[in-house]
Amino acid sequence: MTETHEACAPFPEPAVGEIRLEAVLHALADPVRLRIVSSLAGCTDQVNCLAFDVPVAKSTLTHHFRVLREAGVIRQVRRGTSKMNSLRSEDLAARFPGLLDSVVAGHRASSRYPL
Amino acid sequence: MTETHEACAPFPEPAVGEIRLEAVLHALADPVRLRIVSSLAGCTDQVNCLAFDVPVAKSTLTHHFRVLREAGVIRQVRRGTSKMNSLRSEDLAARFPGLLDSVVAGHRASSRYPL
DNA sequence: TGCTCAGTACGATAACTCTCGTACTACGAG
DNA sequence: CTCGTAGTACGAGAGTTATCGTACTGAGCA
Repeated sequence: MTETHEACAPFPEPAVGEIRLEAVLHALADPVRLRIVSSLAGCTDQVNCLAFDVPVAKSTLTHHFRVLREAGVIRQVRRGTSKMNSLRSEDLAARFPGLLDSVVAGHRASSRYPL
Repeated sequence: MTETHEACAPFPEPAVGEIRLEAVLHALADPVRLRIVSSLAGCTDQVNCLAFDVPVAKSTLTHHFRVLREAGVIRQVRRGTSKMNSLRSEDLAARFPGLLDSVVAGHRASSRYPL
């Protein structure tokens, strides 16, 4: 199953025009979610939910992913038993140009990862 | 630094290097504060606290201004019986380039003021 | 001295959020 | 069919936040 075939299940998310600035800012104003977003911004591939090394329980992770999805920051798609996550970079850039980039850059800079 | 001699009364605020991204995002993720910041971004002059037409009580306003100041988003200076507020645009731009601009632009766009 | 205006301090309350553990569903592998 | 893996649902507890009203301080003015 190496083919694309991804959009098999749509998940509740706001349309591009429905993305609210406050919701996005609130979604990003949490250390766990900021880390997730920063990780997602790194790779162009989709990543499943448990692949992030954040020190929280599974159910907490579910909560954070829902917040991100409902704010319009990420998109979630079923793939087998997993749920693949990807940033809605283009949608965000269309609605709030430069916002995501500056946040991700700021996070990387202030968490001074060697990478 | 030739200059402005404004600091007649210093108010507790983080140094440029101490401004935390999450605190800034959290400060901006509130409708009242977003409106204040957007208003401040419009004028280059300093504005006193009660000059904003936000539908909240005086004490609530004090709370919001403290959140903004402690996050490093605004600076407050005494002037007579008033307290003048100004955006720390340069400090924010130095630490998180583009962030404030995109947030303000996004807020203006989405609050579709007939302006 | 006394009055007024700008803002603070202090509860108090209601709402929201982050976190967890446990129980549950859904899918795929064997 | 059975089992393991990925994720959800559902409380529940602890902490934070937004909001208010009332009482207070402090600067300027008459």
